[in-house]
Amino acid sequence: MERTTRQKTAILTVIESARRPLSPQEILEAAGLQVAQLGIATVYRNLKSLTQEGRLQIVTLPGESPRYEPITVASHHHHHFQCLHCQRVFDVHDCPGDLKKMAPQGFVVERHELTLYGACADCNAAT
Amino acid sequence: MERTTRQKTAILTVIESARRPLSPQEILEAAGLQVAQLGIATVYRNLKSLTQEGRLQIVTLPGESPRYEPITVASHHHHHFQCLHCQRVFDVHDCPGDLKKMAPQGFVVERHELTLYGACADCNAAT
DNA sequence: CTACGTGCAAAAAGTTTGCAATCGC
DNA sequence: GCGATTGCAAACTTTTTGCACGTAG
Repeated sequence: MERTTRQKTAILTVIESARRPLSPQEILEAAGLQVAQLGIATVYRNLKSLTQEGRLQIVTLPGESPRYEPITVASHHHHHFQCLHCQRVFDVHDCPGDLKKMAPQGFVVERHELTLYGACADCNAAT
Repeated sequence: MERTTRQKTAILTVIESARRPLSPQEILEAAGLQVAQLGIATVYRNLKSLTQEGRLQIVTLPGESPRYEPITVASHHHHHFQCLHCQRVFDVHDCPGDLKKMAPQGFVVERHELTLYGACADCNAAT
């Protein structure tokens, strides 16, 4: 049911070859070089489906519009670590575990997302 | 140079009496009960100035438009819970604690953000 | 062939701005 | 009274949607 189109291929290629998160507008411009007449709506539709498929993740920085970057390790529950120096995002394969009791009375926790911020190994070594 | 207007007072009161971050739209609706004819532009202008004054902080969740919550002297480290049914966001005053050991070798954790997702008390009661 | 995916344009949602009228100090 | 602040509407930006056509499987 999922088709391989020139548009989807170009969009994914652009995102995977960038080594930083891209905005929808940047993706349109870069992928538009390969597929003329590429529409912004197609970019959004593909970003949404690729995100749901777990191939992309949304990077949300305060005061900025969302950016997208590839997820290389998928399938299992994991979290993220963002380096405050190089902005890169790393996977964290550990998990604090049972968080259900953290919620207030009457609340039911179904899932959670955790992002750690700090300095990555590379940036620590550089200082 | 900074004036006290009914609008600014109402907006700040609404945000400070909510125990969860509010969206500009929610603020407009709540403060509009006290100040008829309150315009959304006024809400945005006040949110911007109050944030710059350091009285409010922006809460940014992935895929969501920004929400605002007060910064008070009593402000402390806390997290957020988003209801998957009504989309509202609540404060969670609990914290899993020491997460430093979750990071990979060589990484230094400075801070973390945790978002729980599930059903809030209201939506649980409704089902 | 048969839908899923696309392009275009319009619509919706979110935010900012111009301007005359209003109101705090 | 003076000038900061407001309300309204229009402008802008970002994202979504409707619909007819193109095209992958």
